[in-house]
Amino acid sequence: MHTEGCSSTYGRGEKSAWTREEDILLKKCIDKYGEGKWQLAPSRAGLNRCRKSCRLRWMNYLKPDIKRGEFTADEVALILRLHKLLGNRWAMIAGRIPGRTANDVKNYWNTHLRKKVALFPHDKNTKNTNNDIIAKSNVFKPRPRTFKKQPSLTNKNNKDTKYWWESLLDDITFDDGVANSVSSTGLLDHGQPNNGNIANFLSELEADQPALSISPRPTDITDSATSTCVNLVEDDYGHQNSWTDFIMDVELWGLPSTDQGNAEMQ
DNA sequence: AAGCCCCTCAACCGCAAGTAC
DNA sequence: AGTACTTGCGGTTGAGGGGCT
Repeated sequence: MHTEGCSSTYGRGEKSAWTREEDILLKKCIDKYGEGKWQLAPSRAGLNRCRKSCRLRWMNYLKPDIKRGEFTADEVALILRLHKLLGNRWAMIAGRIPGRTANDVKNYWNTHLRKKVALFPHDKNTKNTNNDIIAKSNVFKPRPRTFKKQPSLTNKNNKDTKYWWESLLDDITFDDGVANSVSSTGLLDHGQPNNGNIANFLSELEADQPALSISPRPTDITDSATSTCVNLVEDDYGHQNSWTDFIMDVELWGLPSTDQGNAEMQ
């Protein structure tokens, strides 16, 4: 297997902090060419850094929407709950906390929350094994998978590949015949429900987890922008989410039709 | 003032998964 | 189908700063 560190391409042989000049060069490069194509970033920016270092610097520090400063109480509460659900899936956790990076969340967990949780070993939701805090609850771990969109007939270069994490947030309309299943944990396993089977899927989910009662059904919601019935559901804040997001929220917060989620946030 | 320890967080490493050829 | 390469992630490291003795 090909492995790839980047120390050999650093040209310094050791960890070195980014300078202000390097930051400016990288930012100009991203502004001009956009994100992605990280293998070209060092040469484009004129930096003596490897592509991984460039990407990391951008993602964790230079990106404009990154939020700096102390984590708020709400963010901390969310991290705790998400970690209980997802385990050490920092990218997924950070993805649900606007402005925070996976590195930020990971560092915050390791420096603040891990010890905090360890102080309460009798918490029914955690246990201490080999000095590590392991999530006791079922962990939602969607695995990477891909499927092809309708290939473009006019643009040969259009790869048109869609990734599983993109679909997670889409207003999805699935083709009929896509296999559905609910894993033993009651969480998504292989495949996704298609439009006609969402009701069945949710019924299975509820049957598997008697505490759940999902209402409204995703297909009950009409997209205000297009006036079409799509697989969107509204959360407590009036935001429209994909049904997959909705399921995750149910797993996290309980039912939107109850006060459970809000009560626990306070 | 010097030395030590601890904490924080930016940066690096190694790997898994996806993609290109 | 196999291999090389790219991307992104989680784990780990280490520089730097602050507090304490």
